[in-house]
Amino acid sequence: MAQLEDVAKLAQVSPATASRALSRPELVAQATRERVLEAARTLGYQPNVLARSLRQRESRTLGLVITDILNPFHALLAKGVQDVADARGYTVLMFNTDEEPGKERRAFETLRGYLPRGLIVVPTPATRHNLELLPGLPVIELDRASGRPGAYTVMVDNEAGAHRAVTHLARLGHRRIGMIVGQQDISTAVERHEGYRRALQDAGLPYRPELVLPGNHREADGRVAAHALLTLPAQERPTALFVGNNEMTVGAVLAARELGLRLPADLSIVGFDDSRWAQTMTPAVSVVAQPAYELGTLACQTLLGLLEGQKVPRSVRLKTTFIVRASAAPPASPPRLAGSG
Amino acid sequence: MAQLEDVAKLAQVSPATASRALSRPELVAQATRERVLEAARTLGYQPNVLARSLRQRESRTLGLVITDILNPFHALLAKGVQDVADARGYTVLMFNTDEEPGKERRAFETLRGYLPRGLIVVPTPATRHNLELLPGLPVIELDRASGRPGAYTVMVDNEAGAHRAVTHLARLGHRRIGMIVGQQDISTAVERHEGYRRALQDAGLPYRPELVLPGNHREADGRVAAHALLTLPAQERPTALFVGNNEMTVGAVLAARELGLRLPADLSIVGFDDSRWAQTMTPAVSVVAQPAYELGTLACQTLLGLLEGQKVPRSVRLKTTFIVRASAAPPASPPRLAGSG
DNA sequence: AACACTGCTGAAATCGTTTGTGGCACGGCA
DNA sequence: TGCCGTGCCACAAACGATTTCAGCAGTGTT
Repeated sequence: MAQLEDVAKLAQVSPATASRALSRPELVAQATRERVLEAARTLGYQPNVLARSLRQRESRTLGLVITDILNPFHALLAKGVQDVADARGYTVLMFNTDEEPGKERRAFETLRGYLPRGLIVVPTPATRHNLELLPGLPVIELDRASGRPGAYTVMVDNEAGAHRAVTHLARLGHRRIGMIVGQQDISTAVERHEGYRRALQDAGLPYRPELVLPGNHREADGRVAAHALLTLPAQERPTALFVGNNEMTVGAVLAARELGLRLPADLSIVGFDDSRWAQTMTPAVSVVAQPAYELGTLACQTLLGLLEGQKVPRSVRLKTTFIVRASAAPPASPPRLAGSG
Repeated sequence: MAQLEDVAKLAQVSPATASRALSRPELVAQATRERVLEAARTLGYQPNVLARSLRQRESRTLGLVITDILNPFHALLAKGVQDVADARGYTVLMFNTDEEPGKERRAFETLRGYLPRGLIVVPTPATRHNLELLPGLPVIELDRASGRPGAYTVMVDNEAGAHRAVTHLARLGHRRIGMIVGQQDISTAVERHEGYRRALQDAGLPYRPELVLPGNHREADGRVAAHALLTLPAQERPTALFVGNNEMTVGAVLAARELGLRLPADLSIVGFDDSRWAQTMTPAVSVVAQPAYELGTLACQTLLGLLEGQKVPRSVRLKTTFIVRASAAPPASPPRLAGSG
C-alpha cells in the first residue's frame, strides 16, 4: 500500500507538497504537480481516509439509518441516498435498526466514531432522544418526522395521498370504509389516518372508530386486523379497506382470500405504497404510490446543500400518485338499496 | 465530544493508562480501572474510531459489496451479513455496484481507505481484476464464484436446485421445457444451466439449444426471452419454462399473460429464487427457494472465523428448497398423443 | 540598491488513539 | 543492607495524512 511519503519521494518533493498537489493543485507549480500526479498514478496511491479524516476532524462520510432494509420502499430510499452521495464523492455508512431503539442507539454511537459530516435518518419514536448522542450534527429526517422543532424533513404528502385513496372508494359508492392504520407514534401513520378521516368527512360519511384498527406495519399485523374487520357482523362489516402501508396490505389481501372473499366483488382494497406484488397480483391492487427513490435523492441533496452552506428548505413534501388498478369496485350491495329503501 | 484525554484527566491518570483500562483491563490496578470506567461513563466517552484504526493499522470494519440492493435476495444477503457483524462488534461498509465494473472499482478504492479487516463480495466478471486493488485482504465470495483459485466461497447448490425444478416439470409430462438463463459469465447462471441440462438428460429428453434463451437478470430480459420462446411455432413452442432468477421470472409470467396464456393450463413456469410476489400471485409460482439470509450470516461467520485464525472451509454450498405451488401442471396436450399417435 | 511582493516549497505541528520502553515503589530473599 | 522481581503507571513515539508558518528565489517598484 503506497502512502503519501512514497509518492513524495518518487516525485522528489516533500509530503506537504505532494499533499497539496493532490488536494489543492492550484497551490503548486505545474511541473511539480504533474510529477506528483504521475508518481501517484504509477504507485496506485489511494489516500488513507482515516488519517485524512483524523487530521481534518471530519470525513467525507454520511450516516444513513433506516428501519427496515428488507422493505423495498426503504431499499429504494437507501439507493437514492447512496447514488447521490456517490456522485458527489461521499461515502455512506448505512445502518439498519429494525425499529429497535437499542439498535438505533448503537448505530448512532458507532457512527459518531467515524466523524460523519451529516446524517439522514428515518426516525422512530426513540430517535429524538438518541440524537442527543450526535450534538451539532446536521440531520435530515426522511419519510417521517421525529417532531424535533426546526428539523429538516423530506417526506411525502401522506394526508393528501390517503385522502385521494379514500375518496376514490367513497366515489365508488362505499359507505363503510375500514382502515388499517400504523402505530400512532409514527408521523406517516397519523397523517394517513388524518387523510382518511378528512376524506370521509368530505364525502359526508361518518368516522366510525370501530372500523379503524391499528397494526404494527408488518404483514402479520395487517392480516389479523383485516381478519377482525372482515368478520364483523354483516351489517357492520366494511365493504372496503384502506391499508396504511405496503406490508400490511399483503396481509389484508391474504386475510380476505382466507375468508373466501373475492376482490373486488366482495371487498375493495386500496393500499399505501406501491410494490412488485401489488402489480402482479390478481387482481392488481390500487395503491397510493410514493416516489421513494426521489425521496432518497432529495434527502441527500438537501443534506449536501446544507453542508455547503446553501439555503435549503426546512421541510419538503413530495406528491404521491394514485394508481388505479383492479382491487376496488362498487360494493356488491350498495347501502342505499339495502339500508334506506 | 469527550476524548480520551478528558477521561484521563478526570480519572487522574495518563491517557495511556486510560486507554489500557478500557481496552485491556487486566493490565491496570482495579482501583484505577474503576476510576477510569467511571470517568468514561460520566463523560459519555466514545472512542474515535479513526484515530484508533489509524494507530492499529486496521479497523473493526468489514466491506460488503453487492450488486443490487433493490433485489430482495441481495437485501436479505446484506441483512444476514450485517446482523452477524453487528453482533460481533464489527461495522460493515456496504456498497452497491449495479453490476457495473466501474462502480465496483470505486467501491474497492474507497473501501481500501478505511482499512477494512475483510471483504464480502458478490462477484461480477470484473471482480477478479478489481480485487488486485486490495492485495492481502481476506475475501469471501458470496452467492457466486469469481473463479479465483483458492477463493473462499459461500454459495447455494445451484445445479441441484435447477435439476430438481426441471425434473419436476419433466415428471409432470413436459417434453419441451425451455429455459431462460442468466449471462454465462456468472457462475450461478452456468450452474443452473448445467442442472437444467443434466435433468433433461436424466429424464431422457434431448437438450435443444433453441429452447434456451439468455437474459441479463432483469425483468425486461425475462419478458423478451419468454415472449420469443412462446411465440415459436406450435410444434416447437415449449410447454414449460424454467427461469434462472427471480426478476426474470416476473417478466416471463407477464409475457405469458400478455400472450393470453393461462398458467398452469397453457403453460407451466418454475422459477429460481423465491419472493413475495411469487407467493401472492395467482397462480402462486413454484420456485427453487434459496436460504438467502443464512447465506449472508454464514459468509460473515466464515470471514470472522478466518480473521480469528480458525480453520474454515474454503467452499460451502447451502441446499435449496423446492416449493411446489400452482404454476406447474401437466401439459394441455401431451406430446405423446399429439406427436407420435 | 533597498524593499516589498508573489509564487512556490519544506519543516514541523497536529488530529486522537495505542503501545514499546523505562522507571518507581514495594516485597521477598540472601 | 543490597538486589531482584513484580505490578503498576507515565513518557513519548508512532499511525498517515493536512496545514500553518516560515523561508527562499525571483520580480518589480521606488
